[in-house]
Amino acid sequence: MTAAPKFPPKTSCPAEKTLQALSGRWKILILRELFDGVKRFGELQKALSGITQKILTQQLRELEADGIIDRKVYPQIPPKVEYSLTPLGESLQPILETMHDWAVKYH
Amino acid sequence: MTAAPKFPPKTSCPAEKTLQALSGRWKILILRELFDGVKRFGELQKALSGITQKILTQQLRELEADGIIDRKVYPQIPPKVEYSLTPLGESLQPILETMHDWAVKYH
DNA sequence: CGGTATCCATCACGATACTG
DNA sequence: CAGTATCGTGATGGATACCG
Repeated sequence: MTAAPKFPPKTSCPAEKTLQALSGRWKILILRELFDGVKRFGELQKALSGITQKILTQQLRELEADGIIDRKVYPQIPPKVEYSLTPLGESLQPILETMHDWAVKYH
Repeated sequence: MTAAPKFPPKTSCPAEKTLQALSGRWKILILRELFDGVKRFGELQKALSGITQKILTQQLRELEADGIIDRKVYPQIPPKVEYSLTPLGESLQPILETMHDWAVKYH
């Protein structure tokens, strides 16, 4: 489990919650893929060249736990799993755009 | 050396630059203090109850390297150092507000 | 196909002590 | 006052192998 809180200073700051939700080596890239539409696990792995199954699973699970993405399993052989943004996840788009613009503006 | 870049996937995404600039256990809290106005090192340390000198220095140096804050040294005894936001740093305020609102909206 | 289970490397963060 | 120098630790990411 290692269920230790990840970002627990004494001062609780809401903005940090958002930062934490996006913090992860691949999360923004994953979200960028999903802004494009529903994607299967394999599609994501192919798009995110270099990511391993373990890490992709891990990052997806965290996004799911934060209510940002949705995981739909089709119980069939071979398995099929689709990932999509929740409304909450879609509401991140303007934030990511702003962050994008900020980074671009001065580089 | 181990001078490996910290966040360098194959896919370069500007939004990640912004995320990286804000990533750090105390950075958002430091920025919140500085939105309030110019602060001395000791004032920041007092406000950020629990932070050590080493970590505060470290986080401040990173923010400075990213062009977000300004460090002004008064060459006197005892030393006096003031930290303030650069224009770039101030331009982060709307982003942090948006992140704040996002976190608050659904919690 | 879409995962787990292990094992391992790295780095951010921190406790503590010392200094110009 | 505002740092630097050491040493240590746990969370995070990754390489690899196996599974329903």
